Amino acid sequence: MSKKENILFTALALFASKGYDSTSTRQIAVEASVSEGLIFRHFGSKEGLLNAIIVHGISISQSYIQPILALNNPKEVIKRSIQLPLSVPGEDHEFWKLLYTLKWQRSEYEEGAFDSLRQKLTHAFRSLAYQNPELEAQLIEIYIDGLATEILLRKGDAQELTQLILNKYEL
Amino acid sequence: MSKKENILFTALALFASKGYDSTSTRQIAVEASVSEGLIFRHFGSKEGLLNAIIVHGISISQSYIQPILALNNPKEVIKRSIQLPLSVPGEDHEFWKLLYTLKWQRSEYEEGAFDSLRQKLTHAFRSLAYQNPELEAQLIEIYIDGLATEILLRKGDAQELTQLILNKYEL
DNA sequence: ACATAAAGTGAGTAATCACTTACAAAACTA
DNA sequence: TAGTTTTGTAAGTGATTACTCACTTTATGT
Repeated sequence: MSKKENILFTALALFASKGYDSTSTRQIAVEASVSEGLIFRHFGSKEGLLNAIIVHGISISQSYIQPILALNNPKEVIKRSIQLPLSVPGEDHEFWKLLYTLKWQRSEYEEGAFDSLRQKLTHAFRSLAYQNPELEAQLIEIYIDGLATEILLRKGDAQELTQLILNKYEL
Repeated sequence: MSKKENILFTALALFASKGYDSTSTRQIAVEASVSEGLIFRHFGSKEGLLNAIIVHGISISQSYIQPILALNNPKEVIKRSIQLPLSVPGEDHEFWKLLYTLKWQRSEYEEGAFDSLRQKLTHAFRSLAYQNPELEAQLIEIYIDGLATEILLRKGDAQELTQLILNKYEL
């Protein structure tokens, strides 16, 4: 792992656990065993470092959103969407915790990561003749956020909860 | 309004909009038109100020949770719980935004405000002979969080969404 | 009226903040 | 191998941070 990557992952871990604002560039440098100056050489600013983390994380996320977009069976789309939080690998949890944190304090990071998925879900519900496909898709997003919260924050077992939701859609 | 209250509400507004960490005690003092020292006279520390805000907010929250706890009809309990986010007055929105933000970056503030409501909901679902009352109650909490997010963050119209959820329970 | 306490101020404090700069080592290119 | 770019560091910078302290003003109780 290059020093640049090292900075990126150390910063991600710190931002996710203590928050962006209360993590100092000094601390990142110490923890990553690099000089503080190197952070600014590679990323320009603390904000630039955050951006790099987001960009990297979003691109990783596409790897488990893309397969759902490729599905044809609408019921399968809904099922896989609800199962999404459970299917996110543990190594990506830090990133998602950071993203959910930022969502509440930085409007600019209001996740557009799910935009395409919502459209796909709307289509799925429409083809299943649901009365209000847009709202139904929005509801699935609420399930995803709720399950993600359960997993990332309360570290609970979201398996039963996922199953309960799937049952409501007879999936 | 006393200067003490003035500090409390200005701090709430700033914490909610910019976040706790990136709001300085200096800024609070200026905005509230008091000396910075007064903040520490009254609240001891910045953290103490945050605690005072939380305590005050939680006590206000009881005013709209308590009526639900007093209900007898289980269906009514569920209905009113789902309608909870819509029924929170606009003046309390700042506090709830702050609380949701803290939830993601300060584990100590993992809201116990809803503990009694969850118990009540579990009872309600049990008396309605649902197979898994605990999980069903947890799901209602997810709806509440989702609707609150819609209202507090996206400032969307949660009315339709609330109705959709109510329909799912035939309420 | 007078003593005690509570409320309030303004100018400090050391520490920490994000960031810069001058310079050296390493890597790459010819 | 010589020249250039990239990667890296150590020691700073001024600004800002939460918090303190010596002091004055206002309120309160008898």
